[in-house]
Amino acid sequence: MAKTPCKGMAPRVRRTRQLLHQALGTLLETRAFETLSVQHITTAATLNRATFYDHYPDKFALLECMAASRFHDLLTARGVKFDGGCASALKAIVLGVCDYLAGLPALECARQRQLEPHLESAIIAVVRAMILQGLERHASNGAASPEMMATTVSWAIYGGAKEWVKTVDRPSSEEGADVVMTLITPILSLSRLTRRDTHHPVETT
Amino acid sequence: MAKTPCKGMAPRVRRTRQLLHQALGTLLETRAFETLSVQHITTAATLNRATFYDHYPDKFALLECMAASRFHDLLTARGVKFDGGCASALKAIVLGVCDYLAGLPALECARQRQLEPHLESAIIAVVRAMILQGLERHASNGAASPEMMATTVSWAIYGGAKEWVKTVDRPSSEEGADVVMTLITPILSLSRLTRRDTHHPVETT
DNA sequence: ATCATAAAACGACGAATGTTGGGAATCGCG
DNA sequence: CGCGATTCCCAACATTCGTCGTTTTATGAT
Repeated sequence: MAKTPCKGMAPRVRRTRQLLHQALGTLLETRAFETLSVQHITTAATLNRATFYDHYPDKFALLECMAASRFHDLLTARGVKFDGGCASALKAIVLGVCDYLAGLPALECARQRQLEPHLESAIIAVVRAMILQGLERHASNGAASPEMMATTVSWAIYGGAKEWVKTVDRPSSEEGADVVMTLITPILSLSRLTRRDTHHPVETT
Repeated sequence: MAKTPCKGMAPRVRRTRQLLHQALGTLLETRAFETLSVQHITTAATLNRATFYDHYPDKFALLECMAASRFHDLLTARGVKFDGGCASALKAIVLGVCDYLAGLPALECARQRQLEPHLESAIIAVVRAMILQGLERHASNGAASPEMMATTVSWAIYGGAKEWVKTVDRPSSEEGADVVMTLITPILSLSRLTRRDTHHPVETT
């Protein structure tokens, strides 16, 4: 979890982990995750195999960190923040999950058995953190704690997005995100999240 | 998914897979999943190692099948069916997820890194199937398809239950299930699931 | 009871795993 | 500049993995 190539980290370590992230990312474009060995990843990253285990316990951990990092970058690149309207930020998050999942290579392939389960927890953690951050500015008057609401909503979002991507002849990601929004909004309305809906006209980019 | 020791299957293979399930179950009581090798499982099951690969591609698949099977058995043992009131059946499902997760050995241990991600998909699949079955008796008048609703709700349920189990000084599973219920019920109310709420006084034991 | 068939056992294989220890390169800081 | 600490490389180790071909056993229909 704290293995992300964060800013407050020795530049050498960050370089190495970025190399690993990039190598895994490019390798996943052509080969299935299950067929990738640590040796493949490290040679593609021009690193020694033992160095890998200095940073990650196994290739699954690297996958989770890379997914979380890239998804987080995707959201921040879109300027997703809770400074503006909450509903719009939530919509952006849902849309981000949909687009991220849709951008994965061959998610429905049978050889990606081990890919999905590890992606899930990573992405959900990112979503949960952002929703929890957004919930802090609202009084938790509901029967559930903010953590409980954030967790439940983030899991619901991921599940909905996943259902959308595996839908044949799926509509656009905007429409899919809209459907998911109508499903999860009732949950958050228990905490008056939709209050002052589109108050600030702050447009990201 | 279809690897469950189902009834319509040769008794010999069912026996073998039950042996594997039982062996893994007992081994998980003392050791962490990551430290278990296929050799450990097969010797505990008094089977040859190669036989394992005749039934499951890897130990993760066995774990998923075992979790799904046991969780399904837990629900059916409690008589969870949609013949009675839908709300009560849903409550029983949520309660089942909470109790199942609470019954897992040392879920919060750091060495169980690989355990959770594979449990999730298995249990969620079971929950989703039951909810989808329950949704068939209602008109899908909402903006979302029954599959979309079932998926979203099942993921939300698992997330909520997981949040409950990792809560320190957590309340009883009934109270935790109640909280989760209040969160997910608004979703399903879009499809009038709560109609005829507690109509039949069917009590499961 | 017989026999064809399905399934489990067995041994062996190349490859990958996760870990270890030591040495070399690089960085941060005085 | 130089020194300590961190990080990476390297080789090697025992273990496990996933697969294969073959042999042996058990099942169930005739």
